[in-house]
Amino acid sequence: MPRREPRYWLMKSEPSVYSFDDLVREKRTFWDGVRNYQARNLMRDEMKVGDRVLFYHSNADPPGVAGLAKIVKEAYPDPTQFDPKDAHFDPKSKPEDPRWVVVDLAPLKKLKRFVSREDLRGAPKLKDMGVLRRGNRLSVQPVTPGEWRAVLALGGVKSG
DNA sequence: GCCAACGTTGGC
DNA sequence: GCCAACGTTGGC
Repeated sequence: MPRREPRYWLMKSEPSVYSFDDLVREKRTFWDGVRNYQARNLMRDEMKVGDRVLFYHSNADPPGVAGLAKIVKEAYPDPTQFDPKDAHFDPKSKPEDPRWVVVDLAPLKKLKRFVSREDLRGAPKLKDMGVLRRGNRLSVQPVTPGEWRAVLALGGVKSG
């Protein structure tokens, strides 16, 4: 059965919490802690194995795209929602009807150069990119193929 | 540290 | 169902 074409995403992480280098070191992680319905719906309904991800460092100095990742497992329940000791515990979520999901992520490729937010802003092809919009707090966002290619070019890699 | 933007909560 | 209050995100 033919897979659909890979889609492209941007996912935000605070590097002080979990950085792209952490992902490279661990080789794989589950993307926990998403507690926004719009982001949850994208992960649950739209993300498929093989999709590509811009790993974006938010609340960083400087903020920007630190690397490329890929989806290696589709959505399943976020275990942290059931753990009272976890910062992302959700007392309203029941195991028989989980509210939040994770996907698994693995590194795809390192960029030759970190692509800062300022770099993104300077690229005409990226003028409509979601992450650059003022006030945008969505931690999981779709990226167009053109945007993906433009970011890779800024990062000094030919394909990914 | 500031604060704009936005999502969520809860009183009514 | 409205909307004010509140909490969070995240750039600067």
